Amino acid sequence: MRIVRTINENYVKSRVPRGFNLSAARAVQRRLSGLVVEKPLSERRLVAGLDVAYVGNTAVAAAVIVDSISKAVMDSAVIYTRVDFPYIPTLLSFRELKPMVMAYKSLERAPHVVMIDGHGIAHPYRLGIAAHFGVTMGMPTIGVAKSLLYGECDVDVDASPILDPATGDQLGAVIRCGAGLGPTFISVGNLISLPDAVRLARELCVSSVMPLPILMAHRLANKAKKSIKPQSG
DNA sequence: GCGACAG
DNA sequence: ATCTTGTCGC
Repeated sequence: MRIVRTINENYVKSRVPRGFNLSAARAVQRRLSGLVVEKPLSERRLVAGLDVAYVGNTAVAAAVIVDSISKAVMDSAVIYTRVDFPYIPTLLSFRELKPMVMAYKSLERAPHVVMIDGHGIAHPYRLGIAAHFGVTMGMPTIGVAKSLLYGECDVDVDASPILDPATGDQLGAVIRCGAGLGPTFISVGNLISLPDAVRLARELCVSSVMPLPILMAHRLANKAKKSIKPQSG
């Protein structure tokens, strides 16, 4: 099935907190997206995955490093931090970037590339959270999402390109990791090429729509969440 | 005209 | 994302 998704800026405007300067935020997104670099990835052995879970206004961010060859977990970290900004489509970075950076910095080892739960440049301003993180940290990053925020593609077709409805530019690609599994949306975050991003994502999608590093970060964040929320376990 | 919208 | 029971399927 072909889907086309665009963003209603008025909806975004209606959800933004009072006092938040939306046009300034858009200007920042446009400026930082200009710093995204697409190039082949050289080192790719150690791959980190980042994900965030919530308990009320407390974010539980997890980072896990997986060896892409042996699939062994090499390092992991979890942090807790208060978040103030709400979830608003196209402004996810303003809510989750800091927690992700904190978890990433808590790692003892340095990965070669980072996979993030969210889009890279497949974003109306070409700065999804994976691209934002990549430019901010100067790291190669890949955006991996379970649903489409912005763009046009064929969700049933493996390798279907995600195109910008406005310009026709390719923003990413759909991959299908197995029968019975939904689509996974891949896009460049920073310092990687789309073919390299797609190749690495495919290699690490083991019986799940999410690649191993992100899947493990997701599980770690939810496990850690239980330790501060004992009433539901 | 109203509504949809990464996590 | 999170709120939530039992239930169908591999």
